[in-house]
Amino acid sequence: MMSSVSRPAPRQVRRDALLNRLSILQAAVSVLCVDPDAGMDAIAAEAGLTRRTVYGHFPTRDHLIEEILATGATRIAASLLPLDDTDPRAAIATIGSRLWGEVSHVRATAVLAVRGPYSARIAEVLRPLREVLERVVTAGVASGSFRQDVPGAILARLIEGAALNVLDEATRLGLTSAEGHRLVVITTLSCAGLGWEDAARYVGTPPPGDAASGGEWENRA
Amino acid sequence: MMSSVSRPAPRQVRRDALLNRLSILQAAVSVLCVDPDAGMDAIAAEAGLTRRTVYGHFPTRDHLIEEILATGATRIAASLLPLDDTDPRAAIATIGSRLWGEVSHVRATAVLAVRGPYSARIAEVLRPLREVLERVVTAGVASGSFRQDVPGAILARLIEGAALNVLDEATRLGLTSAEGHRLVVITTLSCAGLGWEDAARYVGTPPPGDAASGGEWENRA
DNA sequence: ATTATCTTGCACATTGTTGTGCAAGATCGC
DNA sequence: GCGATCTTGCACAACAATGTGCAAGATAAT
Repeated sequence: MMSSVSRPAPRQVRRDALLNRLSILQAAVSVLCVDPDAGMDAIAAEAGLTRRTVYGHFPTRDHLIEEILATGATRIAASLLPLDDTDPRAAIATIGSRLWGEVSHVRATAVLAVRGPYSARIAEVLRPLREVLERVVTAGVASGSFRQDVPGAILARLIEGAALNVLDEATRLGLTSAEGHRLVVITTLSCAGLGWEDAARYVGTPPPGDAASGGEWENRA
Repeated sequence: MMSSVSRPAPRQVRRDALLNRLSILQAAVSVLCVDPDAGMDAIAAEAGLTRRTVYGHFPTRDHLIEEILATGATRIAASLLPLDDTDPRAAIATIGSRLWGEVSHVRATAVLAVRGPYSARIAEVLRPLREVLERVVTAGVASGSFRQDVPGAILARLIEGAALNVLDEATRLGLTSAEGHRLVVITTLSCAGLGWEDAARYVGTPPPGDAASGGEWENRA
């Protein structure tokens, strides 16, 4: 048939619409991180829009979440995957360090991971990452760098949990980039079995963009 | 007035009713640990009863959860509170060890703690515990036993998270008592900054009742 | 300026869950 | 066995959240 009636005037997508779409995604992330069961009302409000408008951009709540998950997993994977794992200890430090650069995405993905149907989906997408981690950790156990009292597979899960744990605490306290960076590296390596002073040696220079102040912990508690 | 009409025959509570009440609580724990949003349907089914019957024992879903929380917090507190904290390292080991003895209650409480309105309630009940932990950890930091790169208050939270993390993983894998015992002690102490070999020295004899086999990890993955 | 696109507000159907009322039946205590 | 207590099944109201339809208004593109 070819309905080639010469398209009247396809006209571009409006700029504010695209911007609102991003607002919604961003709002959804920050809201769902706090309460994974938050309704479309809350998300729309956070985005400064109407519930009806949100449904104009995403046909379903699940579609919205699916998109968050997809971009989150993509960014995390893209951030971690080129991994040079000569020294398992350095590798874990690198992973922790890079993870800290994606805190918001990591946290969103992690929080959603607890909920029912999403956990399976997330596990599926993040499996390659977990395999890399498990390989690195197992190598570390084999080479005697890490603790010997637990199989690599289990230790990998514990390290993963420790990292998420730190990320959670770090954002809760609003740590600076340098603080969070150091905390996640030392804690994951400690969990891997290193003494904290050994672990501290693997804290490289934190990524640029955040010139942390002098006193680190003085301003809190 | 004294309506002393000589109570006709108050007759005791029926035994099966009391038993069903316990069934419901137990079922609620195991169901809510998996899905904190599980409905009364699921709980009743797990208990082998009807939804209507559950409402005969608990006027409200929140009342049911409140009772789980209360007994959970009570048991945890009763298990941990008499704490002899001469050596912070030994104290953490003791806490981890005792915690492992209350896994099911700890996990139930922890999982519920993530959800909205309950988190505040739980934090309130468990605050004395957290204060003890924070005191012990701060002492450990001050005495140089623990890592020096983080204030005691934050380290306490990290250790708490590590413990819950291990408990989670341990029950997920169905570890034996001896395995879980050792795992939680070494992991928490590692998180506190000890090297794993130092931490392993604080694994006392596991509590009686479980004669673990010879090979510990061979039967899994 | 004109037009297509986007937003908004409201009304509405749908669904799932909570909690209640009541009558019939099962079960336990005595 | 008798009687009180407990359970069950069903029906029903209340409520909250999801998703849709439509018309009027705002806004960006050309």
